Amino acid sequence: MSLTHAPAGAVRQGSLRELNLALVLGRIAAAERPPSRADLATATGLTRATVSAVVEDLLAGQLVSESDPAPRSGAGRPARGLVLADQGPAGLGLEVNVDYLAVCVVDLAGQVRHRTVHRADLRPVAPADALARLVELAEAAREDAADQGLTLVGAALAVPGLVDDDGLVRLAPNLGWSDVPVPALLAEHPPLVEQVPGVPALVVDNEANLAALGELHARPPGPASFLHISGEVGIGAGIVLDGALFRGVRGWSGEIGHLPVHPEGRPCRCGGQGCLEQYAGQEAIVTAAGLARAELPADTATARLAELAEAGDAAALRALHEAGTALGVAVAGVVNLLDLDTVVLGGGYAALATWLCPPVLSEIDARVLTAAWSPVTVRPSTLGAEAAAVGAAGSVARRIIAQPAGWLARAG
Amino acid sequence: MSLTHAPAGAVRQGSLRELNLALVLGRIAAAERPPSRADLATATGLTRATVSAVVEDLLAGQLVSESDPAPRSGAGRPARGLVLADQGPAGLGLEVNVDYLAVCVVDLAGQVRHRTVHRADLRPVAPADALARLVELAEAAREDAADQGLTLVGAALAVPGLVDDDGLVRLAPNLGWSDVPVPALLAEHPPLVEQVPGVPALVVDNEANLAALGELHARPPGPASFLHISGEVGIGAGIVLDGALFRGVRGWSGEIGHLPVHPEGRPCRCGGQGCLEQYAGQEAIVTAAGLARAELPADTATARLAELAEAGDAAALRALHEAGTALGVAVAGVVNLLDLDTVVLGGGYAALATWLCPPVLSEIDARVLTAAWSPVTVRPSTLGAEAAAVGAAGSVARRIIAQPAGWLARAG
DNA sequence: AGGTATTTGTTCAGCGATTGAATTATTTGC
DNA sequence: GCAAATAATTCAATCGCTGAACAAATACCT
Repeated sequence: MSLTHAPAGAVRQGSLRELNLALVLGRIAAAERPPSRADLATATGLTRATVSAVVEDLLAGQLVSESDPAPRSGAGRPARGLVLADQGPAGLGLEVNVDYLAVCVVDLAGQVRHRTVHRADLRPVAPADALARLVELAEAAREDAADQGLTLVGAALAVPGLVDDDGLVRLAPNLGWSDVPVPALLAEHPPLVEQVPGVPALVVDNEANLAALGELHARPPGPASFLHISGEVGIGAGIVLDGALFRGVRGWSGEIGHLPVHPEGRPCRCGGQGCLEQYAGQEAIVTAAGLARAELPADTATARLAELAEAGDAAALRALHEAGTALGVAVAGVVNLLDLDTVVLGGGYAALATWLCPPVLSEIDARVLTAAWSPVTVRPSTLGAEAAAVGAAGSVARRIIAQPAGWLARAG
Repeated sequence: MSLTHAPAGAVRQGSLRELNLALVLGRIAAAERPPSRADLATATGLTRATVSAVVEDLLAGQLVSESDPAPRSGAGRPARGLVLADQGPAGLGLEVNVDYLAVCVVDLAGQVRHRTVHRADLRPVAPADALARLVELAEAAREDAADQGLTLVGAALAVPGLVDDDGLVRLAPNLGWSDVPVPALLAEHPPLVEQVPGVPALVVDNEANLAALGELHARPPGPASFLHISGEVGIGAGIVLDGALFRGVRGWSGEIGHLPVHPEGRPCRCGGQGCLEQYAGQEAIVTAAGLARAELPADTATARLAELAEAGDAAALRALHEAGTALGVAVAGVVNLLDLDTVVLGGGYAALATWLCPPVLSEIDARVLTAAWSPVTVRPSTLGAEAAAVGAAGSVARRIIAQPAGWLARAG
């Protein structure tokens, strides 16, 4: 049915230009090869005259640049290709996790132009101090970005927990945070990014959501609807529907970790019973594999597990199979409910996908009615570690692409 | 984050008017009281001049009409109120179900202007014959509508099964249909509705989806995101997110009936084990209550069950409690995943809501992490029987409101 | 009763953005 | 070297929104 979503407010004369700027820029961003103005005209349905005018604005605003003429056969004046600018606006991505801080800068084209990871156990650190360290890293990142001709126009912070609309971190259990007013704490420091109309200076969101956004914007472009599962200590899911992240009424969607897989099974800290997390969470897998559920940093534990599985260790293989089966039960339910055709295993699951995918797939085949007509793909995430930070920065860059008018108004 | 959804294609000069027509008409439809042109101007951000011009088009096209001046205190020229026209375009809703055919007509304001229900066991009837009977009823409905000054501009057909994008009914198990090409079968008959640009002549969809749409557009307006569960022989869910029905990648979302609630429990016809349908489906409840799972028509069975429960019959109460608990387990998972705050019990569940809601709520409280901060409402559907047919007709009418330009181009 | 303030709705010149056709620019192929 | 072809720009015409002035209709005040 897909009704055309009209812009929320009034459509004035100027909105016309705003919408067409976004339309053309979006096409340039989505294109496989640098398109010419003529390509854009046929693709968008606008006239070449209009496209030229729009492109002129985009060039003046450092959002796109002309590339070497794309090779073409046949007669005629050669086209000038248009690509997203490698100078101009860029997004700042921040991440606070249990055992590291991460900062990165992503440009319009989705390229990671700066990346810092600071490993440390953040659990004993007070939220304000953790954020202060992050700000230091971010300031260095901003200078690096400036040297590359990039201007930071917005920041997004990934946190492993539940976040309110206004940036209040309600609860990040594994980090030991509760009711941390991140925007207020960051307001103590000088602003990290330049203010641009239409782009929030800071967005705080769940790491699973931002990692899913990173997957959405990864090249080559994947499907527009998928389920992205981050298997860390908790299990979070980012739900991407029709190219947009679905956040739920309060922004707390994706709590797949507490889907019941054995309703009369092990009690869970959430108060329920038999939650997925008790069977496919990192601790559960590690314990089942016979590893000490010890002080190992999370990524070391999964690496160790992968090594053992690679070597054919029976306990590790059994643990992974059981976790995969539990995950499959939950995922099958989600697929039945949402009719998705792609499931991406991210976070700690990415490295274990070799062993997790088969049982997940077999549960899907057994439980999903429509699997016979429409096969479901299960694959590991293409992004590596710190996917959430990259996704966070990318979400800022995408916002400029979706609403270039704000940046242009600023840049003149 | 909610990026402004830009229209898919090019934004031309005329699109401006199209968008503003939709904007103004949408406001009139959403308003509690008939708004004046001045109200609309302040609400939309357009100037009064523009609103006047837009309203003139809407009046000429029989989409709105002027009502008696709304009473207002204070000085000033009295406003003329604007309401959705009770003559003009209307939607045709069709439904084929196991034991009845239903046809109805809904106008722009959402009023049901015609309603026919033809009770009959449709299982032994060939699809083509069932559709032929439906067409007869629809033709009578069209004449009735015409007498009331209504023009049918599109039809939507609700079917209890999986439907492809192109209207092919893949499987409707309880009806005994499989691979029924509905559009092709209906093409044999003279067209039921007038062709209007932008409005498909016929949409075929799952009954649970269309019932959810009916709930979405019911007055007074409810929340923009909710889960609507139709408990019939199978259990279907319609997922409404941000005011739009979510259909999934293939249009087969909402298969909540096969969410696992006891993964090692009773085998299900879907091939899985312990599916919700085995514990909260109509047959399961009726059997558990000790009623003959006999040839009772479905609505008689639920009515009987409600009677018994009302009278305090222990077996009935126990059956309903168990069904409600199973439903609650599944719903809690969905709420965790999608962060919804409203669950509507429709179809056969509506009449049993008194007994189903408490166990559903208690499972939600036990299993949903965020329930403490954000209470979840569980309530029966406001629409009665044949909700799917009403929702189907309403979805056509809503389409005119969302895209009035097509109708206006036709009507001159 | 009459005048004034107030609010509604319309009219009209001005303007921004798109359109479509004509024009210029640049290359390939004969 | 010339014609054909494709790319991009220029420019008058047009469409629809804006803002201000104006007309209409009522309540409130004296």
